[in-house]
Amino acid sequence: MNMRLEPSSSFAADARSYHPEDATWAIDVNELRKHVTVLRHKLAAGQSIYHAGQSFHSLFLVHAGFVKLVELADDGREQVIGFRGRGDFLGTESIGLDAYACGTVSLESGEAWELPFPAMLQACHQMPELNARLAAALAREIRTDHAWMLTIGTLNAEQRVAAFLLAEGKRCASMGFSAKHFMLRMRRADMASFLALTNETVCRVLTKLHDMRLIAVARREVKVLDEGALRSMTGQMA
Amino acid sequence: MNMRLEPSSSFAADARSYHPEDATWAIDVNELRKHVTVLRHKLAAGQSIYHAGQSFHSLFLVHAGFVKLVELADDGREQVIGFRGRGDFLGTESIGLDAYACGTVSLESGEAWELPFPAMLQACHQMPELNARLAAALAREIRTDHAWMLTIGTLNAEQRVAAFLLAEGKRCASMGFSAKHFMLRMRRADMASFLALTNETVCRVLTKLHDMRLIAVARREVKVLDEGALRSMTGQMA
DNA sequence: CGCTGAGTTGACTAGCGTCAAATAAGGTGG
DNA sequence: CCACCTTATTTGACGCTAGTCAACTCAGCG
Repeated sequence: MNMRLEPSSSFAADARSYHPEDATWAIDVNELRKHVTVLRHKLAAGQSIYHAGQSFHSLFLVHAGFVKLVELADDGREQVIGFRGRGDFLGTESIGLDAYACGTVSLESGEAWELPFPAMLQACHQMPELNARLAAALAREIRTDHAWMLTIGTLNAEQRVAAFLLAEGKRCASMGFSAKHFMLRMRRADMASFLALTNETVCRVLTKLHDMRLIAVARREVKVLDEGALRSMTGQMA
Repeated sequence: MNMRLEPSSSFAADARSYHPEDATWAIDVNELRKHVTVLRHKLAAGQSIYHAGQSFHSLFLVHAGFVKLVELADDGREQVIGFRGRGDFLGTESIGLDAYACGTVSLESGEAWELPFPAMLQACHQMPELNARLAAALAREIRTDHAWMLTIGTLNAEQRVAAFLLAEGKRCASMGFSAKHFMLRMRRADMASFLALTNETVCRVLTKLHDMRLIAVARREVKVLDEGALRSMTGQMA
């Protein structure tokens, strides 16, 4: 199948470079660079950053773009287990293994920074902070997984989709964009898999929320018209 | 219904002490003791080790007993997100927070060892191994969560219950007991919540698997009669 | 301009949830 | 030790949500 991505050439400073005070980033990359060689990789839509089964050497930090994580079973069943955007780690689930445990698919063009893991561990000894930051990043992943388990285990289709739209809005807001007007970057089928629903059900629910005037949706463009109503559907506090 | 099994008497878990070579344990506690003060806590059935919202200071290591983790929402919805037994960590999901993010309920009498987290971080600098071990333990948690998301997102009620029984059997086996004859330590309702089903559905499925002669179940006692059939139901390889 | 994959919608239905009731087990106080 | 109460488990009847199957539209693209 397809291969590792090519390292990108330019290492020039980027207008949107990392700032330590940026809360969305798990770790201080500039600091980390003093100890770890960071490789940059361009991502094309549809490309995978790593495959399940491929040997594990590195974590990745999404610098731009959007990626889905896919868990797959021996018998071919597959399940979208999450989405990752700018500032998120990839590969954390595979720490301690010889091979990556899940697959990744880039949903748009982007860029990922490769952080060789043995070097990361070394750096943990030099940077007292990094150690705690890494653990905290893993813990945060566990918590978001748990939150979605709660959502899927206790809410119906309509409520799940509402929760998902709010979460996507929040993600946009955390990157400085509007929480109420954004583009979905995944297919309906990916949303559906993630929410343990079907493609058709997600479609129907979106149409219903549209008809109820809670959102305006066309293809992948979403406007949140009544955030309060969406929130109250999902049991979230204002 | 037709005859169920009679509850058998001897199922007491003998408390064996920790051995570093025991793969089920995430970390080497004896080694850790040189750097961290480990407090022992007895657990009674129904007791909580920590509550959601309580301030976070420590991880816990389950030394004996069985614990359920419960995620709860503002509006009262709750979801069992996992079970932990001998050798498993508790509290890992709350690393990086000021307060524990979920609740814990002991399902039988047991013992938990408290590991103050700031001291753990300190110890990471003394023990090169611990650092990697801790990260690996968190990563393992992420992977098992993902595996259950796959199960819940792609399998029906019957298949989920089958997968759960196999997983419980495996847990027993990893502690040196039989994988084919064990006691469930949680209520039907807890299983149901974890599997995103209802109490009633779990009951009916267990009865059906019993009638199909794949298992023999009476109350909380389970005998696996046809492990191959259970596995093939869930798409797992032999 | 046809091909492909994504998205939408309808018709049908089955699997699972809901409600209700009965039984069994376990725990407590007298 | 027993009576009583609470909680867990089981089973049935019924209904609805969401899955399945299928058809169609639309957008992008070579």
